[in-house]
Amino acid sequence: MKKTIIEVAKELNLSPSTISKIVNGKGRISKETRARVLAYVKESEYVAMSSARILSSKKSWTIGVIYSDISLIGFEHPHFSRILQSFMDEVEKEGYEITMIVSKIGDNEMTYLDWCRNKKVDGVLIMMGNINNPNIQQLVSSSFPVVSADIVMENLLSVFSDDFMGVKQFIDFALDLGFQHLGIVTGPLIARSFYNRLDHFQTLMKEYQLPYQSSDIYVSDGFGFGHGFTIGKQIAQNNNIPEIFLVTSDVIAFGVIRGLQSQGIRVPEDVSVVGYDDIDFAKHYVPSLTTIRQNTSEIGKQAAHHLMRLIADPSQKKQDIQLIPVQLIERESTKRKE
Amino acid sequence: MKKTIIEVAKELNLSPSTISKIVNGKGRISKETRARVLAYVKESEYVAMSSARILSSKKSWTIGVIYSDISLIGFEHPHFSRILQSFMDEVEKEGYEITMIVSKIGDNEMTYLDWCRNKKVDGVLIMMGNINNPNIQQLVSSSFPVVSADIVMENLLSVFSDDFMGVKQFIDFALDLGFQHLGIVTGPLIARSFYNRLDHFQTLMKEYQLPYQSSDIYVSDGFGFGHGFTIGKQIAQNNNIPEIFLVTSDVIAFGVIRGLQSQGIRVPEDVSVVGYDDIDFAKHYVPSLTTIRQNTSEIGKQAAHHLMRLIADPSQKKQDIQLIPVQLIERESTKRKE
DNA sequence: TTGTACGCGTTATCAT
DNA sequence: ATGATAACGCGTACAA
Repeated sequence: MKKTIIEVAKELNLSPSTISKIVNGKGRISKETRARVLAYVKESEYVAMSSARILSSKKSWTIGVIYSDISLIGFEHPHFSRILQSFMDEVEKEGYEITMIVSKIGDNEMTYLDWCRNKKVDGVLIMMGNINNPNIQQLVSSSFPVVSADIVMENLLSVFSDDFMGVKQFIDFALDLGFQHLGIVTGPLIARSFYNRLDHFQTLMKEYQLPYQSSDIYVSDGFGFGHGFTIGKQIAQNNNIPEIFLVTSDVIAFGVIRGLQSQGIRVPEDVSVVGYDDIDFAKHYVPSLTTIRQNTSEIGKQAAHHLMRLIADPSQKKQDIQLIPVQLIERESTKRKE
Repeated sequence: MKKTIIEVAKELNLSPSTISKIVNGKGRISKETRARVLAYVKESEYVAMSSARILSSKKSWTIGVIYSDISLIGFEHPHFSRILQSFMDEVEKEGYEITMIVSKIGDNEMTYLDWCRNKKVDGVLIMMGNINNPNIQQLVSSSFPVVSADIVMENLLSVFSDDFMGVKQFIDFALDLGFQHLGIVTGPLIARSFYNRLDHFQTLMKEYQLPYQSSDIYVSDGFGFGHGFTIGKQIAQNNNIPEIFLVTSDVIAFGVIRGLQSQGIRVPEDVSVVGYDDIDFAKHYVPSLTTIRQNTSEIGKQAAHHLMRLIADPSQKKQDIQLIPVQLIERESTKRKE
């Protein structure tokens, strides 16, 4: 059955500590014994039992992931699930595993920080987080290694798309198509990405000296297709509709398009629409969606490397933002002004 | 900082074992001490450290999930990610957490079974699995509690959609629309669901005494839109195209539709198409997709309950298949024969 | 270079 | 009803 380090030691006529040192690459051991032990370990497939290892050492080789702090969509959100996949692939290469952080163990509600201590995880990835959640604040301001693929906070290392670049690409693209009247639809502002993109839009519009008014800006109160649909219908009531919209999420954009169409407004003939994300369906939609592509796999990869670096040296913990370039993909939902 | 059970005991003038018993609800303890301890534990937020607990006891309150044994799509597949979400919600209620099973720890490749022993997980959910993988076989034939939301094997408890019912609903629906010439497009047969649906199709067609030929059956060699697209173009070359198709996955169905359209074949005017899954986009596609809806949340929930039952009494382990009803949702991709 | 002995925090067994 | 003590399996000073 499963061997313990003691049995392995016995069979090799060595002491457990020698085995331990060799397996973990510590201490000074003679070339021969090292080779002998390594060979035996390999063929007998010995692996130290996880809980015992964690209990007696500092490292757990486990990374906690906070996934549903802000919304309940969980694994079903394509943007985040892709980041997670890439993050996982990357940390696995170094021997880490991931566990989903929950806020209760059995009947005991506990804070994220307590959970981390309890599990002795080596670090945490905040996939989505509510910056107003005290549990998040407590975790981030602790000395625990944490990176985020979403939120920005003091003392937190964040990796996400260069949204300023994205919005700028949108504006340049719109101008290039010959439009002057630009609008934006964004999601719930509690999400950093939505808030930021709107913010950058306003900043850049001023910078470009392009006039815009409050009726060019829409904020949906949800992440889904249906919320976009509602906004689409709402836009149709406007008697001075922008010529082109940036919708800061593909899924919402799909809804907006259908909402507009339901009121007899054609896309792209009457209004052009640019999405954000480039999820799989963007290119299969009708009309296919011009969109700002996020490099999700790069985000996951960078987050992984930053976190592992932080785990190696937690004293490096400080606020930092790593921006990943985005790219505008032109498709059918936008059309040159005639 | 974080308290140990010894400190808690000291502060209450009790012994660690007494605290342990109370926290875990075992042994005979007087009403008063129990209440006193419980109160203290609550306010001091004491929670037993995970690794120590696992080391010294049998249970780990952890469930392992095998997610990417068969394909690399991982979290990005909507069908499975929704099952996982519902599974997770359900086991969490009972105090379990989930971890993703990987096949290596550090540099050591290990079998699923070894991993489970190493982590002492209480049970395993096989989300997708290759029945020909020796590692899967080893795990399933062990005495370990395992359930699957996908594959069927000897000695394994499986929970998934009633595909026979689904295919039958398709055929009845097709006949009801006035069609006689039915076809099917399925995915890689290595996946149980695709294999089964094709199998049921053939069985039922014979039972209904409906003629069909090999050119009415298509097998794509991938799970994606692109693979469906290829099949769609291929179908168009056929000089005796079925009037209606069952495509055993929505994503592939989307591709098939576009593939057909690319060759000038209209859906549903020339050919009707029925999908399988009812993923979010089915209703937003153009044309919106008639499809067999799978009850993913019920699958996850049932799998969770079965697994927890098995964990409570592993001797119950034996082959069993729990089928979850499906439902045909009619939309625009199908049309009555004129 | 290798081995001894102890500690990690908890649960379980057996006394009391 | 409660407590003392021995595992659980491993890592690590420290001794040899």
